[in-house]
Amino acid sequence: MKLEHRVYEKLLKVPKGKVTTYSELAKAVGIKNGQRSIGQMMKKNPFPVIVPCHRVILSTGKIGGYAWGEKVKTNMLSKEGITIKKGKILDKDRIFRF
DNA sequence: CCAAGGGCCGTCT
DNA sequence: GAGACGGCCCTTG
Repeated sequence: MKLEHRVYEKLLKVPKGKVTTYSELAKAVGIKNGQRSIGQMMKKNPFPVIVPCHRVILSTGKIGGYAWGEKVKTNMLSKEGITIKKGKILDKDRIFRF
């Protein structure tokens, strides 16, 4: 319970127009290889609206999955100024680090 | 308490 | 650059 809340908080600190990776997020909350856990939390997250889950991408630069559909995620991101091509983000500098 | 899943990652062919 | 494996951590049933 604590962890997941921590994750959401971190996520909320990600500014619009930027994204973060599951790995970085995991590290930020203290778990080194808990990327999968993050995904699981996001999917089951109780606050899908107030939490910008769509700003989380794979460390490889791919968009990754999304509970409501990956296209929706992609759409939102591009709307926030992120350039996406073939399901991948082009500017990795847009990745926000804690 | 045990078992299984998941929006993943790094490494090797 | 693309596909295949194995592994790690949390949450939920």
